[in-house]
Amino acid sequence: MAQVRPMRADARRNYERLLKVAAEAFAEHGEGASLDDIAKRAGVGSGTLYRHFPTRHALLEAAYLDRIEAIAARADELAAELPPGEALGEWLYELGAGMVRMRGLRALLGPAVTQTGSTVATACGDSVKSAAGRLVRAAQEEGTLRRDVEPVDVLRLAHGVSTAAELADGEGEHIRRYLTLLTEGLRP
Amino acid sequence: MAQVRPMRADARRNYERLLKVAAEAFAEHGEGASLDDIAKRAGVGSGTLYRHFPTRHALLEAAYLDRIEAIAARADELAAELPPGEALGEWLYELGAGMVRMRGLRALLGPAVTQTGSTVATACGDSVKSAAGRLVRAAQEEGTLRRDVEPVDVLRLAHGVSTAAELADGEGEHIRRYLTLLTEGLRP
DNA sequence: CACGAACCGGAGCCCCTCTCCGCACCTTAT
DNA sequence: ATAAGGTGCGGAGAGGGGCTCCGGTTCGTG
Repeated sequence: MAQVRPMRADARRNYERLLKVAAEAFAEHGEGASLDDIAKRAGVGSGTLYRHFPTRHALLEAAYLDRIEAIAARADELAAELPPGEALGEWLYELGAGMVRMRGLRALLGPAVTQTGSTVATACGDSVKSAAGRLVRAAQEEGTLRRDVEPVDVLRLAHGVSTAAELADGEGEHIRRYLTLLTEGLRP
Repeated sequence: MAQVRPMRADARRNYERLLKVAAEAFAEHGEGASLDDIAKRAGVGSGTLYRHFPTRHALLEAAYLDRIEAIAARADELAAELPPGEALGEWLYELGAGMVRMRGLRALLGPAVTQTGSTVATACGDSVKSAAGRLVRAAQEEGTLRRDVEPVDVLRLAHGVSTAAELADGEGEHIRRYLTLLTEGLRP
């Protein structure tokens, strides 16, 4: 994976700047942010952008890779601090809030994480999936989560809740509320 | 609202064809379907399309108006046939399945139905909102729905569930399952 | 310092959106 | 039926974004 030969200094510089600018642009304008505009804001030509990142998706993935790994790592932190059920709930909240705050993140994680037989199963999708898997299994052992749900179902529903919360425009408030409704059910 | 003078025959013909073709295109390609392509498939110039429907949103709304009214009417049918709780559940299922089948419908209903202080509160959004309101109130009277949810919350969550189900690519199966999880809650 | 390779960047092509206006067709009155 | 008028048609074209290609520049190395 790592280049056999280290990147040239100017190439590396441009690569880093593109990632930084892209993360901002995708957070602000969502998946559809203008790529030429990202290149311009990073001070490079569009050719440079497309050489480093052949597709829009490649750029999106690279721009959010660190945050996705942080999310996956956060799962283990929470698992160590809280009982399994609460750890899962809190993790889903942080995941959902992140997807509302960084709009491109939801566009990226949606397909990457929730499609089962995906031909383009991305590495970042896998790490989130396995993190979710650990929390889900633990909560099921503990008896605070139904046994008939798979990790992928939980991730899809988190995605849906984050979509619902964004419709309400609200920041964290609605996410928390809708996650509670999902957890407890709509019945009294 | 109705034209004081009836539309010219050719205008009316083009208008109808555009609606028909647009509904197909939006169902297939989602909100972002190519407008020039719709015009071409309807056998008219793009100027004609933009005169009848100044914005993409206007066309989307007009294309699905009849279906939205059918959905609203269906609420009363179900309310007459089933106990309130079941009527709400079945209605949400049909609504969600419709949004998966006709992808443009979700893009239209999302903002129209779920934004509270919307400045562009559309007429079709209102009819769905009031239909949901009747079902929700009835179910709360009956005691099968939490009293701390508003109709708009239920609609947003239905939207989210439909998004979640589409990620699973499945047709009706996943919608039904995820609605059940939402109703009963994730706890055992 | 000089050479070759790696990398840059923007000109250019294609597709989509949306506007504008000369022309064709429909309606209505005679 | 026919002519007058005005309504509606349609496609050319401007504007903008996505993506490619290749001449020129910059970097690393002997």
